[in-house]
Amino acid sequence: MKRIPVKNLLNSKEEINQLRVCGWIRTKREGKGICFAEVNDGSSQKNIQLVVEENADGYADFLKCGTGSSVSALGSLVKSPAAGQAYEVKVSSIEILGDAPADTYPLQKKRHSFEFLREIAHLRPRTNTFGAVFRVRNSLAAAVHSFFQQNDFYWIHTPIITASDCEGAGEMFRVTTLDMKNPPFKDGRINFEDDFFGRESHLTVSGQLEGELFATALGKIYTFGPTFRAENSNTSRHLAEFWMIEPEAAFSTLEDNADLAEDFLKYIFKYVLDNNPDEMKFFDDFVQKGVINRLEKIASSSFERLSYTDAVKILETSGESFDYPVKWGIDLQSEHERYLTEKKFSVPVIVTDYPKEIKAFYMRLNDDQKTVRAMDVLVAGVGEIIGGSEREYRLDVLEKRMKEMNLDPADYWWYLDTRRFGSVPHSGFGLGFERAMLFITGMQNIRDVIPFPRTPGNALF
RNA sequence: UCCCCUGUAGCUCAGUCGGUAGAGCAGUUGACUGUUAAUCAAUUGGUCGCAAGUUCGAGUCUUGCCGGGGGAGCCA
Repeated sequence: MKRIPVKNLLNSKEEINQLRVCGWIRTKREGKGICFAEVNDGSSQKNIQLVVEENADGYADFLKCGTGSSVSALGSLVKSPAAGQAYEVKVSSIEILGDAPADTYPLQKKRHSFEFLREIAHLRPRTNTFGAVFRVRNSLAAAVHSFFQQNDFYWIHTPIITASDCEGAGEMFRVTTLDMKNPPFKDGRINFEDDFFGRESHLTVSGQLEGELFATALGKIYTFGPTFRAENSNTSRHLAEFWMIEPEAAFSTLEDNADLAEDFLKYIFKYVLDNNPDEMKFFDDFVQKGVINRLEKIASSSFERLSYTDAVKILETSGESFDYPVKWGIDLQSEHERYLTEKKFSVPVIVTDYPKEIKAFYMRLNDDQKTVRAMDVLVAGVGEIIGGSEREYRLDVLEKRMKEMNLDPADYWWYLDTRRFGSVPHSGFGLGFERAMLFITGMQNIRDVIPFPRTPGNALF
């Protein structure tokens, strides 16, 4: 008999005779001669209630099986006589596909701490919270592609392994096939000419430079893939392996870039609200009160935009006592960003035109010669969710900036070719996919919004 | 990497003044004809993270190591 997903059963507007339902038991309650079980098959946030009475085939085995066991049941969808659910499955026959012995199965029919669940990351998708997280993660990925495809951006698969050691966005993981116990030496140093790629190679820290190559040919592109940073960061907002979305558009100014970032964020927030109402309600009820309201409000209001210089003025005259005093030229600290987006404006804030000393070499220099066309999008709770800029497209200025920052333009010859041949103003940004997940779900730790978190000292699963 | 907190039953935690450990949940057994993280009764379960030290005596105090969490920096 055809299996009907739990989601379809819950959406049914009428009784269904003769069906099969399969899933994992989330919780079970026994009465005399009757047993109720909540079963989930992953298709939905909500469970379907199975009602198994003692005359059903397999009743005795069913009584003995534990939380987490997988079952296959035959029966009918009927109106429930009790409160709590409109319909339930009256079971005529039930088979235990795989028992989960109660004395050894780590998940119980109760709430566990996220810390504990992180230690059993291979089983945590079977919980309500992580089921919701990963269904939303899927939706969010679909939303990303949907937004860019609708806006005529091409998805470019930038490389995961890069042989250019000069991306400059952070510490890199080395990729090598050399024998680490006995590497080849030449002139007292390891000879990477003998390595797989004939030179030192690493995992990518950003697809931006490659993205610029394609944006200056295809016009509008985006990347969406894994990114790696070997930084020793131990925070609830950093991962060693994370997913990043990096749109890049030719003939685009910083203002266009900020518009794109704002439209993009609003679109993906709305997409998840529309497509995952049950999951969002779960987060609102059990993870962070008010997440739905916050997202709805942001999706329909304007982001605040101001320059770094104005932001510094606001912070200086705020009357707040910050641990790090504010003055023009410093990088904004978490406490400053939090004040701006949580206290002062209560909406996402786009800060632009930062001092050139605290930003990357490729950002376009303003006419004041002091600031660059950079932007950070700050949101409550997670802080910087997007970092981007208009790129420096004037070859001479770019080379001068690289030398100021002790970078050798010769190492970037292929990147600089975009400025040598048909250079155009262009801009783009990077969005941390997991940070968007944090903001949307209200989850507090970035390790809990990626299936298998990689952090310093942790890559078990 | 730095600062702070923390580690006690399968899970979540309590443990006062230093005197050899306790609750809820889960598990097990039993009761209950419709439960909603069911309820009621009984019951199993601990090398108190590891190592050393102080002490007649350490879950409790001290030191070191290891794990976890929060904050900071770096950033997305």
